Amino acid sequence: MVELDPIDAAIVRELQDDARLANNVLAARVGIAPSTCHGRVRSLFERGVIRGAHAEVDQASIGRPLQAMISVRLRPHARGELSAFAQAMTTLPEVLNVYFLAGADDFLIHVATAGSEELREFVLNHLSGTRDVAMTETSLIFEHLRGRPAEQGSARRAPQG
Amino acid sequence: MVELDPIDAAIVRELQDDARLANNVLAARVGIAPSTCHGRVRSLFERGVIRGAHAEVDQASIGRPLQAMISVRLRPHARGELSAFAQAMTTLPEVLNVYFLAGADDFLIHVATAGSEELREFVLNHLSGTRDVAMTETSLIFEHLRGRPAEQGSARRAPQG
DNA sequence: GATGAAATAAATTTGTG
DNA sequence: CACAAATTTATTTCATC
Repeated sequence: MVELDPIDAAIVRELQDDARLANNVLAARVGIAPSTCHGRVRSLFERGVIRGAHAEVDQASIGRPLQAMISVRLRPHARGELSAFAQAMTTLPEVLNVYFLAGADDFLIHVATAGSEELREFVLNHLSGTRDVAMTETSLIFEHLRGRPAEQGSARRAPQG
Repeated sequence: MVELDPIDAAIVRELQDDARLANNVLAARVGIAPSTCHGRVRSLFERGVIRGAHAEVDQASIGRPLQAMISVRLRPHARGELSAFAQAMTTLPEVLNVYFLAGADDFLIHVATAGSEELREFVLNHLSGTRDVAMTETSLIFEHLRGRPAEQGSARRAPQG
């Protein structure tokens, strides 16, 4: 755990919103010099506060309009390989997120597929049809909203060039 | 839906992995000139294929080590406001993701909190304790893995400066 | 569309308070 | 730590293929 001063917090918030924000614009927005800002951003990455930056892709526009959340429970014998199983899941192109759970189900798999047939095949080929999986439950996702980083009173948006 | 040629697909894949990749490095990685690459990236944003870029923040390091997934079902009278309800959720600082579901539950809320007491308070104050919510079910998250964009045979990594 | 070269702009390093 | 100035590097435009 790291102590973040208000400026670091503001930087994190801005980069959560737009990871491609130019350093000089970011600096102006949080009220420090570009060189100072650059050092702080680097430090945030080095300290592991910011783990990476990822483009948010519209899945429908790349041919995967159907999203689903699949609850998975493994058979008792496979519990030891739970981590390896989930890791393998992340390499499948349909998989967007894997959440390891405490509780009745072992994990949730968030997927995007081309259609219902492809979803069915995904579940069958990688989950319910395999010997490690005891049970699955699939829920279609209508919409996915990101939590927006909390607005703080001070910082104000600059118009985009 | 948009047709992506293999180069666009490679660009999307690279930016999904690292949205802050410099344009000249990205260009080299996908095998085209920087000026061409720049135009393609802009086009991907303009066509809505890439919706944005977001820093991935280590929640534990900013004081929220406990993550949970909360299933929520609204009371029948509140179903009409489902969208507004979920939208309001996204503005709470604990909320990372909201998934609208088809099925028994109305949505899943992915949250990060400072501890179990704060999680309990979140559920009570914003969900189970409000008149719109019929039922909640909270599962702790042990770990969250991102799906990695599929490796394609062709493109090869350049070493980082 | 894709490109290389030129012009512009930004990132990054360095030295100083 | 923060900064401004200097340097290196990248972005962006544009004429050409």
